[in-house]
Amino acid sequence: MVKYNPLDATFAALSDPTRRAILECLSQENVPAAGLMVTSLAKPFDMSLPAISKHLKVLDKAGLLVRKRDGRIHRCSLDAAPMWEAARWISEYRNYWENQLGSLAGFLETFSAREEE
Amino acid sequence: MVKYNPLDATFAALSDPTRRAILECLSQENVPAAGLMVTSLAKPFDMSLPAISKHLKVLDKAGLLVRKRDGRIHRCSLDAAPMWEAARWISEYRNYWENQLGSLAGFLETFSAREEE
DNA sequence: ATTATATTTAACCATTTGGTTAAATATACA
DNA sequence: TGTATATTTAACCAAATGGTTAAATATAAT
Repeated sequence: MVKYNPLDATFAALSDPTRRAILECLSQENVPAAGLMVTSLAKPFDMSLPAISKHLKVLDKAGLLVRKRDGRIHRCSLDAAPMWEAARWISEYRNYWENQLGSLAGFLETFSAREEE
Repeated sequence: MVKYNPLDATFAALSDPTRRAILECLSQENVPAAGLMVTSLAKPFDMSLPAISKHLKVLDKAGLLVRKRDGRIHRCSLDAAPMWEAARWISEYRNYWENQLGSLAGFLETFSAREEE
């Protein structure tokens, strides 16, 4: 009865540690435009290639992953836009953080810390 | 192989629309300290009480729900602290939002909009 | 003591999830 | 053309998820 919401897919995608690790790999790519091929992405994980392939599909469906096919190589890169929507949803609860002293301050600090990098 | 991470439970808890709706109900309580009893919480949902009970357990395990038992009534209230951790994890990807023009600005706006309320 | 209310637990079921191995597909290379 | 590489799909499996109804538990009220 509750209509489909893209947040479902975003939060679900982020709930798995392997997928979060994949996102971290993608974010640490020094040439973000290029993207990582699937095999390289899979290397750090003690898991079969098809397993990683499935995880990538989940990230893809959540809109967190962009594939740019280049011959037989699939170059994967990050699109963090859905995370932004997730963070915006969470931000509605800011009032409840305020009660926990220092949390909000810390949060804003996190968000402005790299402003001048 | 990947060690347990509380973010797993937080993101998983947030991935279900019913649970997000429950959190919204909790957040809209005018007397947050009092908390909502389970039956009242369940009323808006086209779902059995045990189903809601299970959802509450998921939220509880994720640390998003605080129960204060008062006789046979369980008063539920929100603890948004784990959301804060989730948002902090997401914040690490801020650099990837910047590419999408306006997103970061909008985000910071969201977070400072109610500063003067 | 009985009955009603609030909530959870138990048992069950269908679907999804996260993994596997084996096979298929598509491209590159010799 | 044949072979190696990159990746997905298929088929399978165990465990988790999200729901149900029926029963159990705990408290309150009469």
